[in-house]
Amino acid sequence: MTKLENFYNQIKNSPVFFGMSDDELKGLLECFNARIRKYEKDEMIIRQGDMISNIYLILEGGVNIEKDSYWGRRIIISRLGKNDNLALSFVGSKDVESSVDAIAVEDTLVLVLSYEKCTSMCQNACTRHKVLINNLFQILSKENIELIQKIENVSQKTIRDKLMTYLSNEAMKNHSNRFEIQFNRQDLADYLNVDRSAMSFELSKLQKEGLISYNKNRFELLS
Amino acid sequence: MTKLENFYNQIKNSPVFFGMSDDELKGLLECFNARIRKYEKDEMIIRQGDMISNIYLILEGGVNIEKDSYWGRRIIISRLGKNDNLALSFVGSKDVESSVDAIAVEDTLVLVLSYEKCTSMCQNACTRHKVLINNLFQILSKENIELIQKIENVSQKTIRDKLMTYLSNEAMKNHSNRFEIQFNRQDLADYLNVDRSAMSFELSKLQKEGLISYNKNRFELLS
DNA sequence: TTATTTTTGTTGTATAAACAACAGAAATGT
DNA sequence: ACATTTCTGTTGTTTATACAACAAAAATAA
Repeated sequence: MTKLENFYNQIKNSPVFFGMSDDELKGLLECFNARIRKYEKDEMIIRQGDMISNIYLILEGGVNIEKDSYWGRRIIISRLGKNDNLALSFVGSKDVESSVDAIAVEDTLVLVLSYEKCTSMCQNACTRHKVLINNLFQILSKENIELIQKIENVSQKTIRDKLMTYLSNEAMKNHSNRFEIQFNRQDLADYLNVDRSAMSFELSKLQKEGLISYNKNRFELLS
Repeated sequence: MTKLENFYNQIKNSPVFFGMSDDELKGLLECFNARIRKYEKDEMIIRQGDMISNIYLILEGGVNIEKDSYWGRRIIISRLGKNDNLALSFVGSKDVESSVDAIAVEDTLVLVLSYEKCTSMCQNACTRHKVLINNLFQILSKENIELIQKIENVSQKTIRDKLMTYLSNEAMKNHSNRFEIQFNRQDLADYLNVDRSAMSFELSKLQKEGLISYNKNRFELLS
């Protein structure tokens, strides 16, 4: 069931609505005309050029943020999952259209809020809006830091260095040397901005040299 | 003179304080313990690992946001100038230390505000704080979008494509095919993540082929 | 189960970029 | 004005990666 009520607890505990009372949250969901949308695998949620006036919160599933480069090269900016927001920066920047695509990589449920509608109505006056904007500020901060980390990943010189930087960062995020990655090989290559086959080869080499071990999407860093 | 009063108009019109009344701004500057700091060329304003509890606003000069990669490679994340903010995302993310350096590339004046001090005092209650956080949200949005653009720049396959993508984006920002870039050649190479000499060679080639023309830091895109 | 499609790994070859070393130009200091 | 330092452009060589083509494995469908 994709009813709002079924996800109420998850929504209440998501970063966007963190710190709100039940009353505030309920009022806000109503005021923002909250509804749940379902996207199938490979469906486009946002496309390059769209004007974004909604806040999107992923309730279930996974989403790739991608960009098609001038000559058809696919760049994966990031992979988002449960409790992440989509395209928040394009909500914050008035009159800027999305420069990226958001694509469901599996069946995905998204909570959609009409941000503009509400803010124009309440003129930023209500207390719940104050809490919300505070949360949005913090969420964007985190996104920012993760984009910087992505830049670090892809800015390494060799495929080997990109892989090791990426895997180290993932290990850090998971507080463990054993972790699962979300990307398949092609997506990881598009994220690290390298050729898939060359990357596969380098992964094997790293394993043979005893630096890492992996099986499918489970990786382990061996110091 | 580096007195606050001398920069009052510039501060008032900066994105951070946009939309505030004189009274609000004056109160806020006091409450946030605003002061101006001067940094010499090549001086570090922020270093990797610092905890950031201040809002920094560049009044004059230029700043590189950099990161030293694992084996001493320099990565330039972005170049900031007048009216830009430093390290805002690390203010928004509690308990996260800076993952980047901020380095003055020329003599630079920075307005410094003790963000934490004030927010803990006023408990987000004052109206000026509400306006501020709204502005910060928008500023971070823009930063986010620019980071995505940087990712696009460095994610091109060849040096030539990186250069053309970068130059096109600069032309777009300047609303003109003739524009000046802020980077010198070494900095541009570190920004695009390529070897300087190879990049210089490619620039010459582009000029010989009639795609661009340049003289020092002035570029022109010839369609 | 078997057949089909998708994903992942392997290899050889062509190509682009890093690197090193240097020369000339421009900027800076004295 | 001169000396010195910094910046930019040029070239040859080495090295890493993209690309293509294919094989093996895994996942999915029939």
